[in-house]
Amino acid sequence: MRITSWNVDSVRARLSLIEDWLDRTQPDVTCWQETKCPARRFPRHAFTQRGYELAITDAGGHGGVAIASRVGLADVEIGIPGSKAPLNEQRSISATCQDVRIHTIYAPNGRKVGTRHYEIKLAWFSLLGAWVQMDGLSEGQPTVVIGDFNIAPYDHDVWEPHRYRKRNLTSPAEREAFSQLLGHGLTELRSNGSDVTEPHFTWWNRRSDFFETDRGWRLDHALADPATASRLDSINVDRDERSRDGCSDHAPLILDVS
DNA sequence: ATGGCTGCCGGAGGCAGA
Repeated sequence: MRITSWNVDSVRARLSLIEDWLDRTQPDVTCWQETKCPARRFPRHAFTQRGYELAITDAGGHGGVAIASRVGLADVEIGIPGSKAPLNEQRSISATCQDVRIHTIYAPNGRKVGTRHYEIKLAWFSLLGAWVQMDGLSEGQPTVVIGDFNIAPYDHDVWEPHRYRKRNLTSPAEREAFSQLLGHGLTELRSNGSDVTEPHFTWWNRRSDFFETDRGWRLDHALADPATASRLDSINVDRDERSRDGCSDHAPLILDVS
């Protein structure tokens, strides 16, 4: 089963790129972040005509996530059930595709350490961990958590770590939130044989020549329970897609599990 | 030290992203 995740920075602005990419990449389950699209304007046909079932959020012009699957899309949950403001934004979709419970997320950005937005981000991660655990993980349900985490978990996930130490996206509390998520029984999906020292940037600032000079960040991640992680054949960042004219500032993640 | 970008909404320019 091929599972992908891509922060597209507007599903409408990127639609023709997305359609080309879908036809070339042929994901079975594909997760989207920053769709930036109210439900009534979502280009559903691009997915349904290719045989995908679709679940989307209705988040107005900002944020937004979606899942499209051609291997089943059951028990869909939008956002974190039972959450209350300000943690009830539609930042996640959970769905069962084939035998895997897939949670796709678009984490709050946090903006700046110490702000209300930053505190909400930390609280949101805490709630997400509890939800994922309750939603089958603790009972051995095959589980994947994938998307834009807006956290660079390790120093090597930033192109020049010393410049950004203890800032938003790299702060100790955010890294602890990521670590606590793993503590619920999840492991990071990585290429065969690679360890955490291998950089896999997934985001490059649009300004200037940051992509061309590979001044990027690793903010998009895929986690799974150990049994599902052992089914991983490959995981890659599709950097070619980040090099196209009119592309998103994030590259897609592509992973294959047997 | 993200600044030099981009999209959204709405119909200009402020907000947001990471």
